[in-house]
Amino acid sequence: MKELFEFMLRFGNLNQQQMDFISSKAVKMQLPNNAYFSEAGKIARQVGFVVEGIVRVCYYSNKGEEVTKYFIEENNLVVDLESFDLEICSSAYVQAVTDCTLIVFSKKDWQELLQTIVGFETMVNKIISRALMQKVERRSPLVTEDATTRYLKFLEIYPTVVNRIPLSYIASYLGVTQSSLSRIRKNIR
Amino acid sequence: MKELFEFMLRFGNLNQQQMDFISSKAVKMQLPNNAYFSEAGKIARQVGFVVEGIVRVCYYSNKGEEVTKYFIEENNLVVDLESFDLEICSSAYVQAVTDCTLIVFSKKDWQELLQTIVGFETMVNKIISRALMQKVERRSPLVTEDATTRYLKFLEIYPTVVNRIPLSYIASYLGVTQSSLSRIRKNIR
DNA sequence: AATACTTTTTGCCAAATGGCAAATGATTCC
DNA sequence: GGAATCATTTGCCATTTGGCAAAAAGTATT
Repeated sequence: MKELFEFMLRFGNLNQQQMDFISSKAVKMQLPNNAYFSEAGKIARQVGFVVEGIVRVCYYSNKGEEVTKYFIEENNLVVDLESFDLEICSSAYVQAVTDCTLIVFSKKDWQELLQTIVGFETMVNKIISRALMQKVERRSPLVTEDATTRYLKFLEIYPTVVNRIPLSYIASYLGVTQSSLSRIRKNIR
Repeated sequence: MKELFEFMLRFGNLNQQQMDFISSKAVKMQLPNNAYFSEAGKIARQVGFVVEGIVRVCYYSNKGEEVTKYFIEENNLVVDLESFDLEICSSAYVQAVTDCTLIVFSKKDWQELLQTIVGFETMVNKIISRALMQKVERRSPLVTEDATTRYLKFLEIYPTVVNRIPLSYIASYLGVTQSSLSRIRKNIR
C-alpha cells in the first residue's frame, strides 16, 4: 500500500484516518502475464493500481491485427474509464504483459470512497486528467514520424519497458510490423 | 451565450443566477483565420469556447515540419490545459483555421467561477475528461493504419471539417505529405 | 541433453509513401 | 480582365515499409 499512498499524495492530501479507510477497501491481486484485467465486450468494474509489472491496453482492428494503444507501468492507476464511468461495454482489452501485482477496488467501494472522503473526487480527477494528458502527449508525435523515430520516441517515453516485454507488443504499439521493428533495432546500434 | 450554456448543461446543472454570473465574466472575441489563440513559448491565460469556426492545435517538429495535433470544432472548449493549469510555457500553438467567434474567460475570472459556483469544478472536470478521452480515442487508431484508412477515419471523426480548411492542415494532422493526400483523395472517388 | 515451443532476425520482392519540381487550378487584388 | 499569389494535383524516381516464409536464437520442458 505504501506505493499507492505515495502516488495519491502527489495529487492532494489524506489524513491517517482516510488512508486507513482506503486501505480497508483495497484488495491486493496477482495478475499473471497475459491475463486480462478487463475485456472488450464487458463492463469494467474495477479500478486498479499497478504496484509491480506492466499492463497494456489493446484492441483488434477489423483486419484482426492487434493494436496496442498504450502501456501502463508501475505506480499508475489502471481503469477503463469510459466503460467504468458510463457502464458501457468496453472496446478494449486491458492485459498484463508481465506478471503483475495490483491493488484493486470494486466499483462499489470506489464510489464509497468518492462519497466519503472530502477532496477524493478532486484528487482522482487530477490523477485522471494527468494520465489522459500524458496519453495524448505520447500518442500525437507517433502519427507523423517515420518508424525509426517512433521507436526512438518509444524508448524515451517508456525507458523501463523495452527489455521486459516481447518485441511484438512494441511493434503493435508503434504501428510497425515485427520484422520492420527488428530491422530498425539493428540499424540503430 | 446560448450555445455555451447548452454545452455546459450537458455536464451538470446551473441556475439562472449562476448563468448570469458566468455571462458577466464572458467576453466575446473574433479570431480571424490564421490568428493564434495561444502560442508556444508563452503561458496560456485564457479559456475559450468555440461558438463558430475551427481551431487547431499544432507544433513544429525538429525538422521544421508543422504537425497538427487535433482540430477543435464549434461548441467545444479550447484551452492549452497544461500551460493554463501549471502556468508553464506551452509547446504548442492554438490557431484559428477559419474565421472564428469565441467566448473567452481570463484565468482570474475562470478561477473565480471555479471558487464561487458550487459544482462548477466538477462540471469542468467532466468536460475536460471527456475532451481528453476523445483525443486519445481519435489519435490512437491513426498510428497503426495506412494513409488511406487514416484519411477515411478523419472524415468520420471530423465530418464537418473537410471542406472548410486547406488540404495541408489535414495532411499535417494525418502525418502524410500534401501530395500523398491529394493522390489518396483521387483514388477514393 | 534433446525436444518442442516461442521469439527474433533475415531474405526477397511488392506496395506505399516521400521528396522535389513543374503544371494546373482558384482566389485575390489592382 | 490580367497579374500575382496561394492551393492542389501530377510526374518521376528514391526510400521506406509490408507480406510472407524460412532460418536462427532463445526458453522452457521432460
